[in-house]
Amino acid sequence: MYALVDCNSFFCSCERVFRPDLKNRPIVVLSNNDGCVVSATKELKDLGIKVGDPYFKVKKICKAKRAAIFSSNFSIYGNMSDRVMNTIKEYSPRSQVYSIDEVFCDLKGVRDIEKHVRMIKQKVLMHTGIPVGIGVARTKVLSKLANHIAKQSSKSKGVVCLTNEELEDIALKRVPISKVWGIGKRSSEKLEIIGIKTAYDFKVYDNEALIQKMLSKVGVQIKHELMGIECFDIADKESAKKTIMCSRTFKDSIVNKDDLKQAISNYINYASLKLRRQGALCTSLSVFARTNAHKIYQPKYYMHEQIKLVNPTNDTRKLISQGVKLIDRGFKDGYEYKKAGAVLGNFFGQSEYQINFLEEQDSVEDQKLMKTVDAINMKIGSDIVRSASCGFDNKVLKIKKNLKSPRYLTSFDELLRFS
DNA sequence: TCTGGGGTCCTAGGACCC
DNA sequence: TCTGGGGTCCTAGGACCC
Repeated sequence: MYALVDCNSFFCSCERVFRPDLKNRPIVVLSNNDGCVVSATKELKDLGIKVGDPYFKVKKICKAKRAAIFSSNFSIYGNMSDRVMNTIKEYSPRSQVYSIDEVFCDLKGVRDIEKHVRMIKQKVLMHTGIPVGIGVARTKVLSKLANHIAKQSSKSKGVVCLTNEELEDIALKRVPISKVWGIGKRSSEKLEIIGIKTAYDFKVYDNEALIQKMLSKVGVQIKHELMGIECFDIADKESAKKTIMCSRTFKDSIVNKDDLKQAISNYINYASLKLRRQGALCTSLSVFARTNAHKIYQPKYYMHEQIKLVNPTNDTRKLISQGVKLIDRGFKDGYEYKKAGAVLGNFFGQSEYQINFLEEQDSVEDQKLMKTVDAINMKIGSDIVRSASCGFDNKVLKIKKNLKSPRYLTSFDELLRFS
């Protein structure tokens, strides 16, 4: 049996911990530049507010309900998340942190499961002030589904345990196919065409070959999990990130090249820092920048450059098999950074662009990590971070001309002339 | 007027090799 | 000039997640 423990409106709950006076007030937390809703309390969700909604569209409802509005503060949420996860790990050693506010627990050996998970819920609330919901079932997909029901049903008091197949089927019939973990918009549209409307319909559908064709291997695995056949195990070691990205949308459009350069340099620094913290190497680095994708009738610009730093799968696998120890020279002496500079040079139309890597702003610990990079053997396969991306999203430039149809620009300079 | 910032995995198709 | 069959690796793009 697995439990999925999930924090209720996590970011909002965190804000509430520090502002007990907001106990009975609705809360929304907004994304960078206060653009989108990233967390909302239940009473607001019940009024139709969804995570991801642009704030300007839901502002009226929020005001009408006297909601408290917060800009997001991810360092606080990260901290609170650690505290929640540590509390849970005390009572459930084999667990997998799935996201900032969710964790799967293996309940093998637990006798009275419902009592045990209610105790966990209680302890987390006591130690951290964060309310959680818990779903229990035979597989991870089923426990997600149980958790989904726990959120909706007030009768459950935050805990739903599907301890036998009869209970499972009752639950599966209540849940629309689009709410099943791993079945998104596209897949549920396809499944509805062949008559699958609920999770139960999917479970008992007998043409697996068709599912494989429509949704690939993953679709079949999800179906099996609904049938109670385990396909997704708990990976209890916390695996290294395979991609690392730092991207931002600017509050005001950037029209100055130097500002853009400065921003890129900062993002590369931040992404590099995350890479070193995890003690990993990367095989490629990419940079992208684009105009506001929401303005469909204005000229568009999208630039993307990528460089490869090393090719572990080709070159090094052979050498490793011969017992050679490899060190990523590029990462050590900054050589690859120069190559990254050349990429940016292409973007800016210069022969070379020097990136200033502000190593001194890193902590002593980070600097040490940098140095021990020599000691890190080249790893292969999933232990390698495939890319560190540093990028921007929308609103890179302000474009004043109104065009009737989109026009694609080919260079940054051309775009500047437009603005 | 105003629309986030991260991640994972799978597949098809092309390039290349013998 | 004509032509097969097997394989690997890489990339782009799609779909999904929180």
